[in-house]
Amino acid sequence: MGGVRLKDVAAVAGVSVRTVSNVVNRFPHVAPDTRARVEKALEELNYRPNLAARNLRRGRSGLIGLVVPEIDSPYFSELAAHLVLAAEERSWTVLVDQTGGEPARERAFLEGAAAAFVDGLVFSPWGLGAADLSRSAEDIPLVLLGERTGEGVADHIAIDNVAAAVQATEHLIALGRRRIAAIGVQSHLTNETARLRLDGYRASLRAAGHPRREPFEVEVAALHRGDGAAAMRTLLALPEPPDAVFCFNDQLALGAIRAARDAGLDVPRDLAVVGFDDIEDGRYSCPSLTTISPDKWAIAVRALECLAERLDGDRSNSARDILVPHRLVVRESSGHPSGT
Amino acid sequence: MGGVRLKDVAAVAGVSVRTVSNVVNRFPHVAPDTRARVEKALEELNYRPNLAARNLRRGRSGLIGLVVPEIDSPYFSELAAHLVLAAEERSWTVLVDQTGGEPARERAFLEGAAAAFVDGLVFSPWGLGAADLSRSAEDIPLVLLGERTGEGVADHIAIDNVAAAVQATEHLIALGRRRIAAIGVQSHLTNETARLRLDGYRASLRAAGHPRREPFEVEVAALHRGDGAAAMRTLLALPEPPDAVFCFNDQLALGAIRAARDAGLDVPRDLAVVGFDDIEDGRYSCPSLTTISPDKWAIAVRALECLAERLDGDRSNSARDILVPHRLVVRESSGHPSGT
DNA sequence: CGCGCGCTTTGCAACGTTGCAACACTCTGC
DNA sequence: GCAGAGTGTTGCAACGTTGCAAAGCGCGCG
Repeated sequence: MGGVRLKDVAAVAGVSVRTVSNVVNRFPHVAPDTRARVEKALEELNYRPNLAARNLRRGRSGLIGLVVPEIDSPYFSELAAHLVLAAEERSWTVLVDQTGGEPARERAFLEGAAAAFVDGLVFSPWGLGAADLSRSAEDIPLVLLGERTGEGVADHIAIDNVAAAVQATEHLIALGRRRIAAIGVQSHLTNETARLRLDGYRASLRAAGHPRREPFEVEVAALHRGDGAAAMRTLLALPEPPDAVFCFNDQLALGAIRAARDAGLDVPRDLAVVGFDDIEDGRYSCPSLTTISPDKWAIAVRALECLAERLDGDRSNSARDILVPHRLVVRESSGHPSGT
Repeated sequence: MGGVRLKDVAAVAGVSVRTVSNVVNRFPHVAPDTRARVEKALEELNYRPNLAARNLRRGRSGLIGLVVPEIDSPYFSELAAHLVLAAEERSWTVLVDQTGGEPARERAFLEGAAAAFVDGLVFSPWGLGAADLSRSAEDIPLVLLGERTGEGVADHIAIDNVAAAVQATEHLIALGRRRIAAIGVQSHLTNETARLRLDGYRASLRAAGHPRREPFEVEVAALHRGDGAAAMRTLLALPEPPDAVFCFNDQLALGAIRAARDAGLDVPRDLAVVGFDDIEDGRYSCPSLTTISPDKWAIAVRALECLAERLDGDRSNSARDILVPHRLVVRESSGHPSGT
């Protein structure tokens, strides 16, 4: 059934409802034989607590929300996997929603009914600005992921994007590449990820004395493989195409590599490629992908830590800004070509 | 806040609690000016219904659970994306759990607290057999995904795996390949996916008069790229290695391709590869991957249909067995090599 | 003019659980 | 033998919402 209530168990065990509740909740002061009798009845009737009632009473649901633009993007699905696992240790369950990065849907979720349901929210915004977020942050423990200058509206976890972009670009410079392009500019978004990575890219070129070439900074509509391929084709159509490209995520990079190879180029000989995110595909692609690897496990764990703190302690603490580590993972796409 | 109750809104609007509830629930018989006054108060106080209380009263949570072995496997994350989207149309929210395919954790979830929470469950079992499932199926609307001979314990959605495997193998045979291996056998699992695909593979070979070669049926521990690569290395170490391989999923295939190329082989010239699942990576990999493409959108939609029916109608209907379409998508990994 | 019908609003109770506080009982120490 | 501390168990109320049924109201029709 599923309609077994404490009352039913109590009747079978011959005790009060409250005692059954005590057993279920592991309240220490229960006589061993009473406990045994109740547990037998629980087992017999296959009792399961009604969480709606429990939540109503306790004011907690044990649910946390993960709100991401697209769950089928490898970066987000890997993050989700870590988060679900980490949540399990705190006996929390994860509820997933996708926004497609659309501000309207992001807002709908934050203010919507589902938000009232969860004890906390891990949110990776693309379209929403700090102003929108501040309203919701009052209602519910909120952790922001991704590269948004926090502004103190909520706890915020990210890697140092500028530093990572610098590392990626410097790696290409150190390899002797002179014409380094960037794929992944998204000037239309409020989302600052692309801007920060672009900043790092530009700073590195400037520091190395490379000229800045406008057409080398390629805008993309979205962050999928197809967009990376299209951007690459644009670059290859230039009179003087690049000999290296820094892509703002791995999917763009994989698409770019694909387009380069379709055009007859050898990666990395003719074109060195660096990505960002270290998704699993990049480890087995041909060539394997040099990339910036953010510590996703740390992101998940720290995010839950933040939520837990807000839930337990006072919420008035000023918002935290947490930086998690990242590292450059050098693989074939920027290394020495297998044939050279 | 978040602690705004109907009572508070009622006080501000100067009506009864029940009337506010009527407005919130779009009950038709509310006088226009009353409605306006209540709505103003709702807006002013930023009221949001307490879902725990609502669920307790209504007996529905609006939540459905998706239980998969690993959410970061592309196949499952793509499926999750579709499911979340499809669920939105029914104003359901999706709760995700990972089992790692371990029977204990699968059972824990089915019988655990979280299951009591959701209105229905979409479950992709690896380790659990029909016997285990039947107990839970009574409690809650349940849809099984994947290739399990249903046994009528619950609604079940899958593609015709044997037919698909036959199609994949016949494709390789038609290309003139003579030594066709299979990667992905998992004899230790209750899960029947691998067995069905193996059946199809064997049947095709037999029909074409090919001998069955034991060492060509390679067992894998898991279904990740690394396992595919390892399996491929085993095959390449044989005195007479295969000239084609049918992998039971795309990740295995991508790993296998990687290993083949590391060994100096050209795919598809020296080795034709067919995968299964049609994950996004395979469309942009080098070479792009020939694969069996199940209609994932149909799976998601039909799954929700089943749940909806069970929720509305009587649950005693005998379990349905739904077959969704699939098709063979031919790409480079089995086609004519770009250089040939 | 009065009756009845339909629209609008309301109070009460209940969903299943747990916090609180009180109770009954046993045991220890004087 | 009795106060006091501790152990084990209980009843009551409340969490915020909605179903039910009934009450209040105004209107049209006979």
